[in-house]
Amino acid sequence: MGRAPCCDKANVKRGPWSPEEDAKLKSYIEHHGTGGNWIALPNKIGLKRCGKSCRLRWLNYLRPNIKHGGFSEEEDNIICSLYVSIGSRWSIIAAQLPGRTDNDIKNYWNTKLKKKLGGKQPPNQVSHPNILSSMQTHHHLITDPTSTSISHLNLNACTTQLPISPTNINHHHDDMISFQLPQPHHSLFINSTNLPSSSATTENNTNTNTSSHDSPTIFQAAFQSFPINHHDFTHFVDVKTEQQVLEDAMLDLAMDMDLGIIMSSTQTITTSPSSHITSQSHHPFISQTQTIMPQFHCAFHDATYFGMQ
DNA sequence: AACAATTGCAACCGCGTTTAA
DNA sequence: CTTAAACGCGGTTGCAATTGT
Repeated sequence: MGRAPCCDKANVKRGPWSPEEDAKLKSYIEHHGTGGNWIALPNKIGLKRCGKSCRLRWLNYLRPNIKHGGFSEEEDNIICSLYVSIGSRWSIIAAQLPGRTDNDIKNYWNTKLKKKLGGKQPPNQVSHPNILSSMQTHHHLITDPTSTSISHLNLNACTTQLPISPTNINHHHDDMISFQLPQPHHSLFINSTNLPSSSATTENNTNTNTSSHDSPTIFQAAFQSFPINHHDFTHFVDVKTEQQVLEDAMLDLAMDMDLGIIMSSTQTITTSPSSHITSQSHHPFISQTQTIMPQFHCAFHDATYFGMQ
């Protein structure tokens, strides 16, 4: 037995809205509000429309400050980065773009951005719907309970300091060191675009000419080095703000899952051996400034949990 | 010019979640 | 606590406009 229909389909108008219908709906809501009941709204106004249809029309077209078309490059970047991070959570993505609706962004993605990105897939659909709640649960992130917006995440609990001692540091080159992480399943910030092209083994590689340190654009830097043979890549430590930590953790997680790269029990980190750990950090989508800190923070997540469950 | 294919987007559908009785 | 109604979201569809042959 299915759910009861929200309205009498035989007695409601469907299809495109007329200017008169728009005017009625807009005028009524501006003067009286929705009354918290969309289903009852059409009757009050005298519209032969389904309540859900009224809601959609208002949210997507009639409410104030709605923007249509003309997506900026910055908006492209935000959409792409969030899509790679959290998948098709259009309402969350729309919440980051004032004036944009989830429907608009969804259409824009499906018709424009997806093609430009060459068909890159979002995170594992099995896992990603719970990514935010999982991160909150397992890393004690505190969120504003009234908001699902990523920007409200409290990042303070998302960082930890790695105990680096002389015993687990290995010197490889004059300018490079590596060391082992002490705990299993801690994955790191892995920015594929940090990888020198010579160390990133690529398959079906058709475009590796662009320097990874160029100012990244979504179409130039993103996934440029993918797919990577995971036996042959080196993790570069990023030193970054806590805000960046979360953004990158989410993006890197998405990429790990997309690529099937699951963190093993130990990780090698390579960075430059100065008194301050510094590393160039180019996110696939988000350009970020260089940060230098006397000690670095490392956000971690349980890759096994996210990737395998 | 005619037709087919493709594109872009508004609107609908169905289902999971939330709310209120 | 239970359950039905309503909400909100993401996926899909339908169709007009545009482009290609």
